[in-house]
Amino acid sequence: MKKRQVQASVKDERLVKKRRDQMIKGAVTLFIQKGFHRTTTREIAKAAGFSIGTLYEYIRTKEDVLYLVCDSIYDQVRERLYEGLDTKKGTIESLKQGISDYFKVVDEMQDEVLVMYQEVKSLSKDALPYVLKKELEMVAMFEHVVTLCVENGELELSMEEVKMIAHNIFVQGQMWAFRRWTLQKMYSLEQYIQLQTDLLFQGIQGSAAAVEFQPDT
Amino acid sequence: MKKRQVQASVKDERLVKKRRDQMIKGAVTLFIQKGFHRTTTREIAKAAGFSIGTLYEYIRTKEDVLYLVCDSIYDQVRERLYEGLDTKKGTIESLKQGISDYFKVVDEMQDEVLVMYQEVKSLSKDALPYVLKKELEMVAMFEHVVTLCVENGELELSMEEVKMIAHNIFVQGQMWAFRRWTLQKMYSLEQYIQLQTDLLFQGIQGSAAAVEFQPDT
Amino acid sequence: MKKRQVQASVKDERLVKKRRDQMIKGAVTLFIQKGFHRTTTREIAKAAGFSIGTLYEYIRTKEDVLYLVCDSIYDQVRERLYEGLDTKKGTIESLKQGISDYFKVVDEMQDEVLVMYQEVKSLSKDALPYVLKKELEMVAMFEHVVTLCVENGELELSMEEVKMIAHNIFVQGQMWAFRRWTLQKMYSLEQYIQLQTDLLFQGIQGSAAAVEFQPDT
Amino acid sequence: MKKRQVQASVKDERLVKKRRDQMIKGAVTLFIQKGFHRTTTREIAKAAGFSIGTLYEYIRTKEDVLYLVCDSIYDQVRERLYEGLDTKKGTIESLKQGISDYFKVVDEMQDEVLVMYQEVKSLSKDALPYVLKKELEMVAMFEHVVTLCVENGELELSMEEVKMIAHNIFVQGQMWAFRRWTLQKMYSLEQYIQLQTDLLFQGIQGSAAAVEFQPDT
DNA sequence: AATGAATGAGGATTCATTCAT
DNA sequence: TATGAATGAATCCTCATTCAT
Repeated sequence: MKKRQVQASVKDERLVKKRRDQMIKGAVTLFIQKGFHRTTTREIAKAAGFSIGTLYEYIRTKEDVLYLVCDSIYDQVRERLYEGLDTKKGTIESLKQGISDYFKVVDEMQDEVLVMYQEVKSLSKDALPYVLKKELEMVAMFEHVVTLCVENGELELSMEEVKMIAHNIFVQGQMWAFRRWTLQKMYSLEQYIQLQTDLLFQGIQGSAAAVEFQPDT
Repeated sequence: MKKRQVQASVKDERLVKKRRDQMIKGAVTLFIQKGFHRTTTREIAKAAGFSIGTLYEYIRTKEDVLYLVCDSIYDQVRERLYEGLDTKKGTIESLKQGISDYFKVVDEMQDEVLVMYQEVKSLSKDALPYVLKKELEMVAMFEHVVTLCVENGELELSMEEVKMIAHNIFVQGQMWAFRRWTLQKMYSLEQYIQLQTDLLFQGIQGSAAAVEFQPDT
Repeated sequence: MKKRQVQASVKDERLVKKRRDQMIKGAVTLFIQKGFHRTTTREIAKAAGFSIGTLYEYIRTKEDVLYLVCDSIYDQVRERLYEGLDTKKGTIESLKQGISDYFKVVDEMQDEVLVMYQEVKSLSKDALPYVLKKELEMVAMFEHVVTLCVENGELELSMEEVKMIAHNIFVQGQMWAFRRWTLQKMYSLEQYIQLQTDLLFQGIQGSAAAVEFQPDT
Repeated sequence: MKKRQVQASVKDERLVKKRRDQMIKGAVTLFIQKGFHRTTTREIAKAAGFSIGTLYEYIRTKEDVLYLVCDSIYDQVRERLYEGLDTKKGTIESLKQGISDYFKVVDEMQDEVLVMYQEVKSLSKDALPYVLKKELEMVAMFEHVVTLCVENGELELSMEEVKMIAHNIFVQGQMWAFRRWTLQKMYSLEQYIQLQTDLLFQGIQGSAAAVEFQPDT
């Protein structure tokens, strides 16, 4: 599936890219503040630094802006995720590192993640698949890292389990953003990473309690 | 914190309750289909079976409807959660049962959960706390059950861990609804319950394989 | 073919009729002054004496107004035409009378005829047939009167000729309106009626010259 | 009255002529399809084969395009009319020939005639007279031919009658275009010419029936 | 209590025209 | 001369809310 094309009247590709970046930047700020529906196209144009007429030289409909914004945020998150994720090693340690990095990215991009998270549903049936595809790609990155660990014999997991784990990691990252109203009151980012990682690896029964039992070995 | 009062012009409390129930029922259906913003008050009135004028006898603003809807859904979920959750026993078994029941409730009320999930953010700063409060109450229910297990010596967990676990369980339930576009393609509800429960209790390293290997160490 | 229904949100049929009459009246005046395209919906609402919101309670789109206007004008012309046209007699005299009456109606409703004449083409492919149908009905009225004359032996004409004549009469009526910028400078209405009637009955060769040949009279 | 000047920024007269011809050609096609108001200047520029910027080097306003188009169409029709019309002979035969030729021109240029017919009214008060002048010139051509017949003693008509006849001929030509939705369903062009010519010359009473009666006189 | 007609602020989008390159 | 990006006034239409009946 290729990138969904948002039609622009302006031909100069470089300009289109530039203007759309302005646009996205302005729009994200607004969407964070008031959400997609409560943001007007005029506000977007203004925030982007050009007139309403110009805005419409680079998009067809307001929804295009939303698509562009979501698309862009996903790209950013994914890119940063990709940098951090060492997809070669296949060791427990590198997996832990990957999770930690991902959570940190989410933390830094909280606002963006939140927007994307809350507004994707406003995308038309037409645009949605393109965005969901990207989400799955990110999940697949975790899947890959975990799979490597399995292949290396560091973990023993079925394919179903691997997939489930990848989804869980992904959602727990987002969770840090969309439940920040409560989680970030209780935990620091480091604590959150530590706790989630421990729980993920040890499970409820394998945590502290299990440790205590281990002296016997 | 008491229930937020939505003002009605009509005095007869019984009637208010009745009309609001009609209203909520109609609105949920509409919100599921088109979301809050794309649903008009006229549509809500029609779906509820009365006129737009009458609608406004029972609410002050459109947002009131959203609040009422979210509130109602939370109440339903919570109530059903409460029925299932045996908050006395404090055994691993009853915790597993509780999780399973919760996931099943979410499965049955998928649409509602989704609406609530996606539209809460449209609530005003004014109404939001009341709804989030309810969410925390539900989390607290899991917290309580887990705590009992700890107190009974079935599990050994810190308070931070308990809280984290409760949030994880809660979110993993919702996840079944809001990620249904991918999860429900891969797993049946039973599988999902099984997998998540196993992972929760054993963690990645504690799953079947790891257990087998541990004797050797 | 039944009347094309223009949807109204308001149920009360009497009110719909009343408001639409106001609307049409205002719109005709505006269309006469500036044409359909240069008239805004707000102006129409204002001219009708109510708000833009109310306007849209009685129509779906701006084009509906145009349809309503054209429809109404046709109805008026047709009705007045029908009153005047003695469709029973079937004598040359009554035909002449009919033409004269028709031309007088056009003269009185010049502005309306002009509007209809110039704006029908702006109707959508959807609405156009309904309006053209009415035009044909009017032509058919003349056709009928002429046919009667033929049946009475007052005239001897083929069906093709009858149809052609009916169309000619109809267009010559309209012509008085749409070519008024020149015709009405040269002729009074009475002259116009006299000239057209004479030409119609006698033809070029049968006019003045023919008189000379009629020594018998 | 001289040709109304449409201002151009470009000086080179030859270029102006060339570009305007491109422009008119493109615009006519568009006006035929969607009418003047629904055609955008961008579309016109595109259809003409140059940019919007260039378009405005050769006109001042969108209305100028309409004027240019109407003017051009009139010129074409008039020119072709002029070729056909033998303005010297002054015989019934040459008049009939002229009418027939004119009707054929209209038939061939239907779309153009229609555009001109329907859109002239959109011209500003400023430009209108220039176009109407051309129309009168065409009418005058018929007037002239008929007058010659009168002078030659082939016809006996008053000046009023001559003018009326000229207008009738002119309108009956246009009629073939603007009432084509019905006329062209009923008649072939040849039939139409035949019928109209006969009616014009003989009148209702002078057709077949009258002929029969004439022996008696 | 119920109704639904009326309101008008507000929002998305278009398009003629300009002007710097 | 030619280009096409930028502009923003103008326009159609929607919809939450009110209020007289």
